[in-house]
Amino acid sequence: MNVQNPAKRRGAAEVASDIRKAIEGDVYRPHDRLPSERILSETHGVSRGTIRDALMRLEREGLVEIRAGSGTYVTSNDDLSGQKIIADARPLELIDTRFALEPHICRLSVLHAQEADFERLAALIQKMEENAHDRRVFSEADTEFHLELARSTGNSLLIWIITQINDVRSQDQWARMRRVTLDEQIIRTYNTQHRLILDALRNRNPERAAMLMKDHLETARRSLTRAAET
Amino acid sequence: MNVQNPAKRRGAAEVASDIRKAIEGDVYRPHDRLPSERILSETHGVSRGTIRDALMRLEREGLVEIRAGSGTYVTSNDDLSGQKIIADARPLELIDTRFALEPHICRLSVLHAQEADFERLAALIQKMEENAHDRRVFSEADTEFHLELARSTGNSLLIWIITQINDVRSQDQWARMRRVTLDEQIIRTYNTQHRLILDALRNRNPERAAMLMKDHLETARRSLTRAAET
DNA sequence: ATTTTTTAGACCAAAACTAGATCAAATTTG
DNA sequence: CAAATTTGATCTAGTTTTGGTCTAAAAAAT
Repeated sequence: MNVQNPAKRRGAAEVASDIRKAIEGDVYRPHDRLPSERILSETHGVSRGTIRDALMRLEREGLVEIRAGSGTYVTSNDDLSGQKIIADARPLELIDTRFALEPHICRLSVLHAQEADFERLAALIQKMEENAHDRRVFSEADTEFHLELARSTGNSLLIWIITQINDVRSQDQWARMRRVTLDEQIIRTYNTQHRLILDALRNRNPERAAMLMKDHLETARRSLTRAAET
Repeated sequence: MNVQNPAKRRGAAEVASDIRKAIEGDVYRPHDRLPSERILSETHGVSRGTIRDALMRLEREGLVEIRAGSGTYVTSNDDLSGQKIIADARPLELIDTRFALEPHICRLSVLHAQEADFERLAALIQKMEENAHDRRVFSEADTEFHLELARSTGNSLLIWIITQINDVRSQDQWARMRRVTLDEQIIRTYNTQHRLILDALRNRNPERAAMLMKDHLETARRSLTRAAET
């Protein structure tokens, strides 16, 4: 497992990364004592100060506990970290929010996007068209498309918001909804709309792009409410 | 990873995209340190300036943290990084984002708000008018006004987003901004606009409310850019 | 034609790293 | 119990690495 790896890379961050992997890989288990700093500095080919730096990083992460005079111990992971649930929005709330954001994102994209951004968007559209039969792959690319669109504005706040929204989108309720609403007909419609939006962006026509995005979202809303009624 | 790619120009956006994929693909993991800028510029066949540009984009997205003299680290989201990501959004980015959200919030408010919501908004407007001379109190009430407006839509996702944005506005950097941009003249303008918006909402006129909100934000943007020039 | 982006350098200050020594706390040994 | 040993904690001084900044010219993009 632990082969010689001399002269590969050094530095506290790298050592910390190595030890972290060893802990995650059960080489060192909870309550175990790690080798002493002096030993570690030899095996990792790095000075003791660097080892101490690495261990202190791991301690700040809560992976390890350093006890003076005794040693460094792997923390018992009795406490599993609770993930933060930011928002459990209902599907229609999500659509309303996207109705606010995405048309305006189109306008900003026209102002800030560069050719490379358009190429990335075009590649994603192509992926969606080639996978019109595979709901999962299509949906993934669709999510990525809307995120990439946000990225093309260069506005980090908007990018962050869309990222958060995508987290909501990928939750259970949505997975179910996707199964109900997505058929090959709808996917073809979406593909056409995506392409029209990209064309409008490339032609630097902000209002047309925004309008097309509204159409796109309106389609999504309709297929959603229709599914909810059945 | 990627071999020589002659005759193909790469830009900062592409490099950022590559590194982003590497992070998402667990090539670089949370807490890891990326190779130094000088190394990255070699492996990506691109100058150091371009690498720096790419890394700064990723930092703005919150994927990465650059520490001078130390290195560039993949951010971990097991701590409270959600707050930190948007902590240093630039003023104009924030205005752009509000441009996307708030006019549409007005439309939704017309659909969902009830009389009690309007009364709360009216009370906040009155508070702002009575404190036109006190920037701090005015600003607090102003923030609360826009949040209450979001609340009146009943859309939990929108409320959450506006809450996050308000956290940004309460930071130090913004206190300075407020001092520069807010004079009693501007405050009076804001007050008039707030009242017009509320009137449009009460008359259930969504498009007029949205347009007035755009005017309001345009005023804010102008006073911001004007302050930046001086 | 003009603006923006990229390149290829050089230099700086801050941070990290090394290689040692000494101290203090915990553990083991006699 | 007391002494010896092991372990982490702290400090120092000198070297190397790293991001931050600046510039002028070349290349792309618009």
